[in-house]
Amino acid sequence: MPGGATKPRPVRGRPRTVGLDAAIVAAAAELLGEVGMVGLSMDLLAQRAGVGKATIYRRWESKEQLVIDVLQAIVEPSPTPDTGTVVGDLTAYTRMMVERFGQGRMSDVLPHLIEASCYDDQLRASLDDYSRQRQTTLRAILRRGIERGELPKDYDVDLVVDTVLGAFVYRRLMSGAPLNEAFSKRLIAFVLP
Amino acid sequence: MPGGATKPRPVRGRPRTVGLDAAIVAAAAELLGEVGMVGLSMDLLAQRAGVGKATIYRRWESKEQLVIDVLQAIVEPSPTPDTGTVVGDLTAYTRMMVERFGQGRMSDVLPHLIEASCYDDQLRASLDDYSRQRQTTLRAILRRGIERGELPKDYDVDLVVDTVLGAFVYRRLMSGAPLNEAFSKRLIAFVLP
Amino acid sequence: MPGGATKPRPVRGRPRTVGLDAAIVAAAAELLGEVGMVGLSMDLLAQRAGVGKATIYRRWESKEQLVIDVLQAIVEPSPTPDTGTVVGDLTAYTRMMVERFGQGRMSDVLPHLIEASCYDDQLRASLDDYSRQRQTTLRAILRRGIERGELPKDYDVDLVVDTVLGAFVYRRLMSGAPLNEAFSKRLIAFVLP
Amino acid sequence: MPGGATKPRPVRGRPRTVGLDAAIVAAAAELLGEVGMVGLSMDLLAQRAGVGKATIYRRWESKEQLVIDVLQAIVEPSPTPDTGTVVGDLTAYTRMMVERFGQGRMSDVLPHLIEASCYDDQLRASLDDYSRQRQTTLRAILRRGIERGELPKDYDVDLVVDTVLGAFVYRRLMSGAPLNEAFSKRLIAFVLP
DNA sequence: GATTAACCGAGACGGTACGTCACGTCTTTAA
DNA sequence: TTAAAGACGTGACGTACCGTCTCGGTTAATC
Repeated sequence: MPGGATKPRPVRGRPRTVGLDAAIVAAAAELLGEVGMVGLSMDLLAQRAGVGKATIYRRWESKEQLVIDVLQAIVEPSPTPDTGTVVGDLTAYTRMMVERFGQGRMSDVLPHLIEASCYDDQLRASLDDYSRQRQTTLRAILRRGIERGELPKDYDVDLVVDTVLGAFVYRRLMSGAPLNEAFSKRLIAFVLP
Repeated sequence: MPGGATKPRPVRGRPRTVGLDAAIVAAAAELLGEVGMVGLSMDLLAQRAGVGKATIYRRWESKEQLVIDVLQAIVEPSPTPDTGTVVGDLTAYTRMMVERFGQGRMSDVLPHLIEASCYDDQLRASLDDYSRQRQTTLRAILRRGIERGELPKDYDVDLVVDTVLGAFVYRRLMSGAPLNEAFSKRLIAFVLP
Repeated sequence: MPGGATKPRPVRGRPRTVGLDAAIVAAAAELLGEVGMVGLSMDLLAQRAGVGKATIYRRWESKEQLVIDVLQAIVEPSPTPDTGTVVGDLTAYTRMMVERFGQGRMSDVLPHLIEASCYDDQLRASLDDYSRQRQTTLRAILRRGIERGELPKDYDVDLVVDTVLGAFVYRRLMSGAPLNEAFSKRLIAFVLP
Repeated sequence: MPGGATKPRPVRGRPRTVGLDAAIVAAAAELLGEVGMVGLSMDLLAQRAGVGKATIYRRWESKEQLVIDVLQAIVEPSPTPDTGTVVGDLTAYTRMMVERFGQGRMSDVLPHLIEASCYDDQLRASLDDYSRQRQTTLRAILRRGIERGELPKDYDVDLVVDTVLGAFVYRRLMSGAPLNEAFSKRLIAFVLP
């Protein structure tokens, strides 16, 4: 299933080969795992996908738009933890975040997209979209806490999402401070009333 | 005044022309304002500074290291606000942050450094340094609050710094959510006990 | 009227639209005048002729085969001059050659066909055909001279054709020497006994 | 020794590596022999010569200018035959021409240059130069004939050069007529008084 | 009248080559 | 040894054509 960034196709002429989007995205995902965002050149990608470069440029505005689709395709929808309490859920959630976000092959993807989105308004929008999508799990946990009465009715979910994810991002990308369980614990204690 | 990233110089032979570091940094600052981080190529910079490329590489490991020095040189040390209360100080501080960070010419510099620091350990360290330096104002405000008794003695300054700056960074770089006074107000209310 | 290069068509199914050959050749002629042999891409030609690319390839082996048909269609059969003497006829003939061959829009067509015919045997044959066709006027002049007794019975018409046309071609394509009336006069004097 | 097409170099900065022109030309000659003018891509040439593409573009305006230098470098100055008589010399000369020009690896080079020179004035001039250089042997034979008294003092050397070489070129490139000893014999007989 | 097969415009497709640009290093002359 | 200048190898970029293919739809001759 092609991402939202794919351009609309005209009605006339040969239709775009179905599944090619997916094949290209898959090849890109493979390469991202092997060589990272650096090293993911359009030539290499085209070759790996068994596709002409023009075919890629026909479907995506830029490499970055494509990579956003890769992210969408790759990230299995992390299951919302359900431990019965907000604290438990947040603990499980942050543990997962630390694992995923802390290191790994693709850790250079997001930084690259952030930088690229400075020069590309469409990409900016796509990245915003993606970011908001990735908030859903955390939002769900907090909203359930409100429903259960663990959190006050006027609990500022938006703000907590910004601060929790923000703290992670800030430490990971800027201050270089470690992301670990101890930090998560302090953070959880801090944002809960 | 050249930054700390400048390599040590040997003792023998012709001494390095004094002030060349500064001239190069100045030219880089100029170009950053004109063409942004994209468009700041080493060839262009060398030409603008009236300098050979080798001269730049002799003094900095990379373009990014140099740009960090540019940041150091450019950012006048924001004066710590002193309104008498933590709330007042934080309000003044966030207002300044919104102004500076929200938009502007150089808003693509930090994203670029973040991305580049994925592939360059030295740069990673430099950027961490820079980030921590930029925390000092906020830290001072909070510490003074503790001294004045406005904040509890065990107030987790580190964590608040991470969450406040993190929330700003996250909205600016990822979710694209607006940075404005309303948000600042909610954020301040949230992090104060 | 479509040239001899058009492929044979099968009997069954929808017959080829009559006049499409001519329309394509006309569009090609137009484009040759506007953008020359460079710039005459198949995509552009198809678009201009309001035709699918496949339709062109169905009728001609290559762009060059098509262009030969264009030449056939364009070049009105130069009337054989008849001044009463061989010298007069040759003078008229060479004057016409200088005008046509010397410069003009389409002066890049022949060189292109020559080069292309190095890699395409069919085109080679077509070009040979075309070249021999274009010899007829000169041959007629010389043969008439023999009939009238102005030229000896064993006059080597073939050779004179080769040398006269060869000299023109050589100067035009290789040495870059000028083609003018003075040269023609010397040439005529030289080849007549 | 680099060809006449090489651009002048500035005095300052690193001088161009000596012998690199020659190395590139040699690689090009090699490739021309292996893959012909088609197949001689700039990427391939750069790779074979162990050189960056930019280095080639720095020294030659186009692939064709370079190839002219290749021709200059390759064609060993054919020794002017000296049999004692003009007929003998011309016979030897035409035999050599038939051998060289008739077929062979590089037979697509000249046609390509001819076509390319339609769109490139500088190349046009270079090709003219080259063509005139290649006339010297034939001119020498004829001039010696005049000195020896075999040919009249007012013998039109220029014109004979044009017709002889022209006839060869015309048959080879346009009419496709065969180049052989019989034709040479007729041609020689024709141009001698 | 239904079927069939080639035609048609449009444009996607896998390739290949192009010429440019930036990188970081090297090599000259001069100070 | 530093400096300005600029050549060097490398490798990615995005574009342009090529000749083929695949759609939906059309048009005649055949069944």
